Amino acid sequence: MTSRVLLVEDDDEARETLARALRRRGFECEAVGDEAAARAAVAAAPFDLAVVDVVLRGDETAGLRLLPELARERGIRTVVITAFADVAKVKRALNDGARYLLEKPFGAAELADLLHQLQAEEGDFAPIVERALRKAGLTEKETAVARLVLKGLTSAEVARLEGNSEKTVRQHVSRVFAKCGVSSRAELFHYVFPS
Amino acid sequence: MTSRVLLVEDDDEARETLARALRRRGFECEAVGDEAAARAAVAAAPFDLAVVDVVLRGDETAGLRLLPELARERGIRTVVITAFADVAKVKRALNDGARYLLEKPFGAAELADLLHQLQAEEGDFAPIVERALRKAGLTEKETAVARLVLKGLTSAEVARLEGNSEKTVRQHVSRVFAKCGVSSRAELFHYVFPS
DNA sequence: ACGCCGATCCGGCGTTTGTCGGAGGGCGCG
DNA sequence: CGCGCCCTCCGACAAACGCCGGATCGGCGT
Repeated sequence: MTSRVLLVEDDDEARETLARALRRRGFECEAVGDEAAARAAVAAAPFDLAVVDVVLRGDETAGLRLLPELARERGIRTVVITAFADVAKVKRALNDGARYLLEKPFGAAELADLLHQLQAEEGDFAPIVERALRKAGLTEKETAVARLVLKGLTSAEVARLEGNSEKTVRQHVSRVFAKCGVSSRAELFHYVFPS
Repeated sequence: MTSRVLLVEDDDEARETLARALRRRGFECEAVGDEAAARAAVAAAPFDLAVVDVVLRGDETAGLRLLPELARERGIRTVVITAFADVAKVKRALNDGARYLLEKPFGAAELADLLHQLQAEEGDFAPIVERALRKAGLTEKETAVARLVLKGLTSAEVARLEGNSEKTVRQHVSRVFAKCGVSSRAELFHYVFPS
């Protein structure tokens, strides 16, 4: 339930203050002060969210260099924090996968709220389902049935909701499988959500 | 297979040129010139990607106003394009869900490559699976089994890969179900990928 | 040492799933 | 009209699933 947050901030006092504030608000927060420690942390354990200061130990772009690894490779939703936001930095943050930019000074409460928001986000996979089903070239009925199957319903439950016979639903599901090139519910899910 | 792209650009010539270029490169591209038309387009049909000019018909932030609707509500990965990038605009684009900022002038090929990249992205749900399994508090063996089940494998296939009996695997799967509060493979998928 | 827990295995039972063949009705198009 | 497509339903069957009781084994704690 509690999300794991990686905090990368070189100022010792600010780092510990923020880390404590986040922990008090229900996050499991690991705090590091430099690029190398951040890499070690993500390699050792999984994280849901990250907060990264752009400038680390005088290096003007150390935080930005972490973005590809955190955001792209590991799919960690990342907030970038900085005192001096110029176009080049913000643009790079955006283009390298950051999800939010927070300018210092900011309150711990502000950051916590933002993280809660990012946490809730990505909790809706409906658009991905719709896209996958559309690309399979299904008929209307097949799409409706597939939608419900992908919600975890059994053929009998779908039949009740759609006002059909269970056998009919099984037929539709079977044809959905054929069009998606799969042969079981599990494979259909994996077709929609590859990994 | 072909992704649907919404192009929002007020300059008629640039819009049609880009639209043609994208279509030639395999995208299904719908091009509109103002905010209202963009809203109508996304309401009428689903899109995978969007390209939005920040400035529309003299309105300095019309494109940015579309971001919450496109990116957040509908989960459309959106590229923002602009001739004059200032900190405020780029920051707002980032904070409202844009995935990339492209500064004019740019080539059609550049945009197409970028869209292809965004298209490929979000094709890996492994991090989401790991997060969901971790939060369920599973044992090592249960996690390993769950991972394979979520890849679409049957109990027998998992048993072969893990060197266990099929019955044993079914036991593990059963306990995974209990810990996740579900009672079927389909429900387990829907537990990991809510919608 | 004893108990507890996790991992491993077995047999079995009822249910669900996925597929096959067959059969009808509606609807649009050449 | 006939043809194709979509939706609908049925019976049947093998496979997979989910769960039950019961069993062994090793580690770990007090």
